[in-house]
Amino acid sequence: MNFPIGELSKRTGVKVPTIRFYEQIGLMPEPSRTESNQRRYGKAEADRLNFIRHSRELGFEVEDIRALLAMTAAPQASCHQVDSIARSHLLEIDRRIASLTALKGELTRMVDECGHGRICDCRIIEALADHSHCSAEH
Amino acid sequence: MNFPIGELSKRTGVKVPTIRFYEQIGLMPEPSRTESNQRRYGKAEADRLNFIRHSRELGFEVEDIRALLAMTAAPQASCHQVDSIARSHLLEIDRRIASLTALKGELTRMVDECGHGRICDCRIIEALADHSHCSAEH
DNA sequence: CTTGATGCTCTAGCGGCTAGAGGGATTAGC
DNA sequence: GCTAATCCCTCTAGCCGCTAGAGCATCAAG
Repeated sequence: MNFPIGELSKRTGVKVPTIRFYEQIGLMPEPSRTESNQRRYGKAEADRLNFIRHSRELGFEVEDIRALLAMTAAPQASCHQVDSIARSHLLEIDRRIASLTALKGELTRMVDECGHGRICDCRIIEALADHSHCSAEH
Repeated sequence: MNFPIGELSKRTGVKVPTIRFYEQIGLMPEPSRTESNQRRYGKAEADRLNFIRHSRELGFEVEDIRALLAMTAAPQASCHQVDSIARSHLLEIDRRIASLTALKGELTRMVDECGHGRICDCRIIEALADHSHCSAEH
């Protein structure tokens, strides 16, 4: 219940330098220190760091996480804003999927048309050189 | 046929500072200069820059583009390597789409379960705090 | 001849870490 | 009690692919 940073790292799967980085940017609070200046953590910090890690894994940006953490500090407030952050993140993910899917279409077409001959005849190179060959916008 | 950097920017849709950046990292060659030290470009440079822009739009990394450009300089060589770069990029895109789709599933589930009440009851916050609620790995 | 757009170089910043230098502290085994 | 391995500390710099800004020179149009 009063462990060093390496132990916090093991419990959460977040690397030690990353924990210090989170402290630096204010995502994690400054912990208490031993007499010899080493950081000591408890369960609260492990919970908070797990929350951060999980949010990052789900693709939330640090600023979103900062906002989400601030909201957990006001548990009686409405979760409307939480919902709004999550929904806009979901929209962003949809956009990214759509964009990547379009790219995948173009690339697949390019690779399929490659005759595996000489570079001067290569359809991939040709397609890269000329956007007007593309079927969709990007 | 001998135009300044702003004109090259307009023709290709690549911003002026980005063109200079590409020159700095060696993607674009050092162009000729006027007596007053201004860059002058021709059609060859515009073609090359279009190739770069289009490749970037399709998500190729700078190092990939460097390799692709080197290959176009040897037009008699086999396009095997071109194909290989494009295919591995395609695999990378597949991986990203799969990962984003998994995230989307988690997030959708979280948002759907949110009762729009108080933060202390919010399923989104709860789900972010505890990875074990997740249905899939990420 | 002036004005405003464009050009130049150089440096620093973004996000989200990661790596390394150069130390001090702790711990396990003998 | 000593030694060696492993931790911990701070600080700085680097990654990618740009983007922004300072502070100045040059150019084209009216």
